[in-house]
Amino acid sequence: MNQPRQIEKRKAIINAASEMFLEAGYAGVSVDGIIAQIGGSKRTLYKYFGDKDGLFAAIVEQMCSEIVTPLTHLDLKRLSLREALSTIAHTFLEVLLSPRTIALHRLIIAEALRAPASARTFFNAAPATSYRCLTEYFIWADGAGLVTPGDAHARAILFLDSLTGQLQLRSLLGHENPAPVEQERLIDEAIAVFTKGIAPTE
Amino acid sequence: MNQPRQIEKRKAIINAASEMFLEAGYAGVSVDGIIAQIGGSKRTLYKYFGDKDGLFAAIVEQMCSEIVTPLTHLDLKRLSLREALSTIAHTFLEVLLSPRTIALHRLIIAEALRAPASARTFFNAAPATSYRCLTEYFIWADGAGLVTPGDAHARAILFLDSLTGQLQLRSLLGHENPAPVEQERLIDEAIAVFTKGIAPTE
DNA sequence: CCTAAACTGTACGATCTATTACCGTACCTT
DNA sequence: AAGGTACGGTAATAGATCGTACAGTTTAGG
Repeated sequence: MNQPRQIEKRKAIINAASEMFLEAGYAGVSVDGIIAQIGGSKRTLYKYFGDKDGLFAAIVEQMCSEIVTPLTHLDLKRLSLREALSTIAHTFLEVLLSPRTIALHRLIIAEALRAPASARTFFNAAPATSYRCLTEYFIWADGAGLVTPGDAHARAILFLDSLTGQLQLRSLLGHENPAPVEQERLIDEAIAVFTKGIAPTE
Repeated sequence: MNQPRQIEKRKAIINAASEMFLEAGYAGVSVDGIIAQIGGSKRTLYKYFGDKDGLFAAIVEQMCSEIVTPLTHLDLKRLSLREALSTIAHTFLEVLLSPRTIALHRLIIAEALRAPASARTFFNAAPATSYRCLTEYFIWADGAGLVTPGDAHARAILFLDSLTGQLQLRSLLGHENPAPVEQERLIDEAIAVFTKGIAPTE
């Protein structure tokens, strides 16, 4: 078998098509356009992916598998609660507001009704993993006595969403990102409210 | 002039097209389809709206002007902080998770890059108004000594987003809404964290 | 009742799209 | 080196879409 050749071609198609879909949306990209970009024949594209929807699904799966990794390698247990929340806030905001993540987000939302399987893949890969990661930290912090007992999962959702909600929406709508100083003010206020709000009762 | 006739027709087009766009997205609706739905001639549609993009812009403007009203009629100043936050939480969640709002949200996000003017209209009408409304309350609560001084606007963003973020995303992705009891748990935890987090220092 | 404007219905042209077909060429295995 | 397989390039099929044109009909007002 000549797998390497096939794999290379497959990757080339996925890479090029990913960028195009992220930029122009599902309906804004034509199969002819993809082929014009990377050369080759439409026949092989259809051989690998069946049809345009199959290509879309493959691309979503590929991008979702790439997006998770940087979030699971945080070493938070040596930090104070304040420092840990600050680290989490900065790390997540950087990933979630990156142009690529925003574009993927927008693409998935746009096609959610037409491609529900991809929407589910995305949700399980990206936000659910983030919540889980932070939930684990809150559970640990609870055990370590850093916070007052409470619903760790709910707290993870609240903290993450409070930071990302508005900034993410603005990016999804194509607005300019706000000045970093404004982001910092939001992060500071969030950490202030949360550290006080879940502080252990003495 | 026979304005009533023109106005009626215009409204009929906007109403029918709104539903169709919300359901199927911009690319999923054809002008022929709209006309097939309501009868009449494409000619008049093009006379009123210029082209498909013009129709889209008119629809967004119309829906945005409708969506704001229910949020500005809350009388919060007689309530305790906890009760006020609970009222806000329930009111906003109901509006923001309604199928119509979600569909509009999804539509705007999907077309944000192609129709930035509509995206801006939407942002100013819906989320910005919500934030402003809640910001005013926090400013008042600060003046009334119910909370410790702080950035009212940031707090408004944090509180609202912490509640809506995950639930809204799940709806945008077409998932079933979670059980009401789960929503309540999230609201309860949010109110617990916030009331404690912004309580006045004694 | 009559005129002028607005509306309807259908048909049309041009363009774009997904998908399949054909055939010659490059490549890998044996 | 031979033969089968995957690839490239072009073209054809079939259908949908936007926007316009034209001829007939309804409506509003004097």
